[in-house]
Amino acid sequence: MKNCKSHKSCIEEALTKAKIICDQRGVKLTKLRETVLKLIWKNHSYVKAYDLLEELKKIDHSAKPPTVYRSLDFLIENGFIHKIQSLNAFVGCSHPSEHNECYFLICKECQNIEECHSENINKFVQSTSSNNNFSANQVTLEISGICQECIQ
Amino acid sequence: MKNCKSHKSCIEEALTKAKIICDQRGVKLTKLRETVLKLIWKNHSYVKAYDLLEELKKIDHSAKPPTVYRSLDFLIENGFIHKIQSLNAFVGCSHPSEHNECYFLICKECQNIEECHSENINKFVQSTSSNNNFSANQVTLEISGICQECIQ
DNA sequence: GAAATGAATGTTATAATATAACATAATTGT
DNA sequence: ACAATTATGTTATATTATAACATTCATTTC
Repeated sequence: MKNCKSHKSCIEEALTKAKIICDQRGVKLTKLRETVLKLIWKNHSYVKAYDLLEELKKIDHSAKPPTVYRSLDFLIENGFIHKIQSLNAFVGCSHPSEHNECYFLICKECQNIEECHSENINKFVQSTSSNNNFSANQVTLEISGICQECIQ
Repeated sequence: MKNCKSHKSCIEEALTKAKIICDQRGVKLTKLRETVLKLIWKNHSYVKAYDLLEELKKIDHSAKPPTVYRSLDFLIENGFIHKIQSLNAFVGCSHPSEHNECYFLICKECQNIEECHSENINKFVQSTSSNNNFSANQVTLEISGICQECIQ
């Protein structure tokens, strides 16, 4: 949770960015989708879909799996959240609208996830692709370990 | 499926290596585990656990989910297969006993998976780890796209 | 502003993936 | 042979995710 003294501003920033991007794209950040996005941004750790569902039920008693998964789909499609494949979990995206490849540092201790970017990884994918005559179009890079806070 | 004119030899090689490694480690490649490993090596594409279960049932009528998952666990622990996180699927490891990080080129068309190695990726993980004071211990890198065979 | 259209959500059911827990059998060490 | 350990059998259930159809809501068109 580097550079996050006031997490409230992380949430606000994420919501504001999402609204702007939705407007630009002519898609709708409905009340439900906004609520789900807020719940995911509750902190910097990842969230499991069914935990999210439990949270959502506290707000909207009628929430069911498709309620959550549809919102997750929308938020992923629009780049507001990411799915962490190695955990079947979800995390807020700290850079929506920038479409570079990103990768994740996942702390097994505190569950926090740091989203990272690097030209090197893009270059690496490009070079391995051309070496193998492979046409890449989706990269999953997840690094699991212990973060600086937890490493004491 | 680069460099695989006779896939039979891929299977034989995988089984031979697995046996040697098991002997060295004092663990057992039982009949069941060997069967599962063979089924996974049926080709170079990934296999889903329940598809594997169906195949296994043809041989051993009493096979059930734990039958498969236990064998998968053993084979993963010993590095004979890998789990592909972005697909919830499994694939034979073409280099057991060498414990370098590896990554995967996954063809969405033919489902074949090319297991790759590169010092660059290790270096990348090391440098991003030290930049972030992160202690990495597991890397998932899966690149999805279209392979040379399918790209026509 | 009523009707038509399409998008979003509600609802029920079920598919797909994975593990817990306990019983039995096989293997190994003493 | 006996005890201990490891592997497998078996039943049940947890977890993750989607299909299919009904209803509601928002937007456009007339």
